[in-house]
Amino acid sequence: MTEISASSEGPAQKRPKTRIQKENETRILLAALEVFSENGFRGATLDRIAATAKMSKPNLLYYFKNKEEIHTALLTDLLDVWLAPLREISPHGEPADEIGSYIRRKLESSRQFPRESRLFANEMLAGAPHIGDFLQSELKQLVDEKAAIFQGWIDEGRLAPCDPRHLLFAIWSTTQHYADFSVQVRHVLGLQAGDVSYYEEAVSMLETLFLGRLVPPVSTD
Amino acid sequence: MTEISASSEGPAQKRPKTRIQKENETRILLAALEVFSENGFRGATLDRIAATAKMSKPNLLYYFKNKEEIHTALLTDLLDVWLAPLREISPHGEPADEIGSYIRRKLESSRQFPRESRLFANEMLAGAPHIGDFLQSELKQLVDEKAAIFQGWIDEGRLAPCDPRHLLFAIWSTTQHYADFSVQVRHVLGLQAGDVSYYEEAVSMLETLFLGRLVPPVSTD
DNA sequence: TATCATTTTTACCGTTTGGTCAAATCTCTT
DNA sequence: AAGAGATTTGACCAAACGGTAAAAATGATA
Repeated sequence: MTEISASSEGPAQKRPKTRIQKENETRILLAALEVFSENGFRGATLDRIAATAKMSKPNLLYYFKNKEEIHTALLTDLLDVWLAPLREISPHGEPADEIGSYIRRKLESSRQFPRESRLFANEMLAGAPHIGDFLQSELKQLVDEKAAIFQGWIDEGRLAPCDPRHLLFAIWSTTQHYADFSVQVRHVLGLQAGDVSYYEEAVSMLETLFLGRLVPPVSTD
Repeated sequence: MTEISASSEGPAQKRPKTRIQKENETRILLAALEVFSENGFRGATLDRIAATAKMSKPNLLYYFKNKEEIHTALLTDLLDVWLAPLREISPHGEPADEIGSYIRRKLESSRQFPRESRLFANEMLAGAPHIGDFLQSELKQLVDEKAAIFQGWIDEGRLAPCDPRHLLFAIWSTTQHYADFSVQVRHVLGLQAGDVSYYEEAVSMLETLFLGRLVPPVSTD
């Protein structure tokens, strides 16, 4: 429980961060993101993170006291990124506009932060051992709040009757899929490794799906 | 390369399987599915698999020669399960019927085989190191085939213009989400650990989404 | 440039991991 | 009941793992 000012071991103090400190911490977090997002917490090793960061393992452990602390740092940053697009949903706009731009924000987030998305996915697959509390408290609360907005629209007849929370699940899954399953997407589309050109098609598809109508009414000739 | 009849080490022969052999192999695969699906290939350990199977590690390795072989066995079984619902899509039905029952089949698959789904998801997140070939060949081919069916419907005006392969992505992601992210789903919905009652709501949501219309045309009063 | 704090490295430790081996036990058939 | 084959176990191994200690090197500053 002693987390207070130890005065000569590691940069865990309250003193302002050195240039080197800032540089190295970012390098480590970047490398750790790479490794954790591919292999999950258990599958990642400090050796691989250190190697990716081009740094010796003890040097890495000079900046973060253990594996868990690096992971926690990443998850903390992640959760803000993850929630940001959701927070922006406003009760005052048109349902189509709000849902449409939420989808675009989430897709953009997938394109810009695919590794963060996979980090999150890995945590889910493992049963959310580190962020279970967050899911039950913060996330649930925000979802309830936004679901109420959707419900309002439904009551006003501006949105089809449906469970708002499941609507959110559908948006999350379809958008995050492009980050989490990007290998599959690329292989099925026959694209090269780095190619993310499919995001334009994705926007188009998801707008049709969520804002348009996929299956036209059956013609009864 | 010698994979042929070694005569006194392990059950790798062509001889018919013993009762004990069959029993233990299933026990191992079941345990391995549990462990691999939670932690991925790298995150899983033989010790944990053995413990879960209530078996000593050397005994486990008597049935499977190494970690990879267990994983491969699981993936091979998995791919059939994964493809089955897709194969059933027929060009002769109504788009709404075909898509609707595909969604229900995939949801049912998620409910019945959540661990298999997570095993698959883990493999994707890791970059599909073991089934990359399958994705590029078998899956791509089947997707192209089914996408052609969708395209036919689009050309006939029986389906909204969209990229058929991205439509498949949307179905995959929304349905698999309930298996892969079940922790999140349960936490957000405030359900207990084993509770999968949300599947009924899921069917309803996804039918509205894919077969109905989510956002009604704007009233221009 | 001398000093002190920061940073990095080298050498190491105990544990876990994937996997082997030979002996011991069990099971099935005759 | 005996023998042969199938199964299980315990003891072990080298490598990988998470992490530590202390010395060496570097950087900032006066």
